[in-house]
Amino acid sequence: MESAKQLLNYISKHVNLTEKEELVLLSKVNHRKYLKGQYLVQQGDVCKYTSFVISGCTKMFYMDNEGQEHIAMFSIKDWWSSDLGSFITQTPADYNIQCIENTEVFQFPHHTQEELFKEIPKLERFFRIILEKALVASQKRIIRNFSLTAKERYLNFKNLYPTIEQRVPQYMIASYLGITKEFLSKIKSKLILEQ
Amino acid sequence: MESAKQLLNYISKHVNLTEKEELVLLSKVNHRKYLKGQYLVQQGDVCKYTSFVISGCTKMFYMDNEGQEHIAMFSIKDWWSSDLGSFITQTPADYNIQCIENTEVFQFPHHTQEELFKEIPKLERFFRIILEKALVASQKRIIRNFSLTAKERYLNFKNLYPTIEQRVPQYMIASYLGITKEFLSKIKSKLILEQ
DNA sequence: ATAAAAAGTTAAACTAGATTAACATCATTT
DNA sequence: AAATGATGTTAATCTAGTTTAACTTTTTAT
Repeated sequence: MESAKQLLNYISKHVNLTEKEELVLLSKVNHRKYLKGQYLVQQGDVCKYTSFVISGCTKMFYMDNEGQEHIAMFSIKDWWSSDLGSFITQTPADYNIQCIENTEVFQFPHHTQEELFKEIPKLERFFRIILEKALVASQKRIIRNFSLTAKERYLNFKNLYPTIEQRVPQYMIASYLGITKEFLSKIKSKLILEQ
Repeated sequence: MESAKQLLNYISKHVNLTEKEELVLLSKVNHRKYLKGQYLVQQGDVCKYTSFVISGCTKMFYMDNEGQEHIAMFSIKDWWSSDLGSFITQTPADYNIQCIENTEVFQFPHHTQEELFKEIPKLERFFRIILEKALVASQKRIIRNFSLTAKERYLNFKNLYPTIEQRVPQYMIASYLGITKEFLSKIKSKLILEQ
């Protein structure tokens, strides 16, 4: 599928745009390709775009004072990728977003957002719905992190995002789960013995 | 301040409603008072309202299979309180929301939400903004839980919500922080020695 | 005012997960 | 094909936080 179609198809699952509106929308977003290793956002920069992923994979991570990477999320096809806090307030980002594969995105620029919502009020609704879903997912993750053990979180992750484990190195999955790569390795070898 | 004024004042910080719109809004929300101990939502019920807290305090918590309470958030004056996942999808709630003080709220019913957005499109924007803020806060909390020790999380909590510690029992704060009350007690006694 | 219940503290023994370090495997470049 | 760097594994030791249990303090109800 052509990438613009993919974006419009995703949006059409939540709101119905006219053809005219679709054209306006496409005129206001940027289509862009990144190579593996490139950054969409760097910690300290202002996040100017919210990116919709067409293909590829990104990781959003926080680098703490000890230089340790903490992965907050992965984004693949039909997901969003941005440091929302920075995007909303246009202040320096807490997170980095880096491509872990060659990645194709559509970017919604902050400076055209108001215009966009004025011209297509339905998009206000669209983003409300997207945000609701993201918030629900985020709150569920907080609870999981508290009430599940590392092993349970790993199994839950595999269940929730079955395609990601195959394409992302284990040490990044460990970081996402909040454990060390050594401990994830231990969990996996125990799981194999158990079967 | 009269409670309706308090709600309108809060909304006016994000969008400007006309007097007419304010009246429509008030005609579509329920004003309600709960006693300490009462539930706004019980795990398994469908969450029919999003509640805006005028006064008092609620806790939202998840009860796990071992019967342990995990507090996801506290809500006080000018905050929201609901199981969003359940509210949005109108499916059984994962969480309980219980008043830990006598609590006064305005409730936005799910079944009038569509009507409300149709009559006052600005509210669509209002809820988008609220959701953005909530999502940012939620994502920051995930990272804090991974990258900070229990002691650091406690200090951060005191800093972020200075009024809550005084009115909420320690064991609930421990639950919010994801630690036992015994360990929080230890952290506090160490902090006193350190000064 | 007193009893009962709820909340908070302390300390000893324990465990999930971290750290360190040495080694093994896989992928990429030359 | 060899060499280099990135990724993954195993095992020993260590630590942040849990569990259990006995005790103290505060709050609530009678």
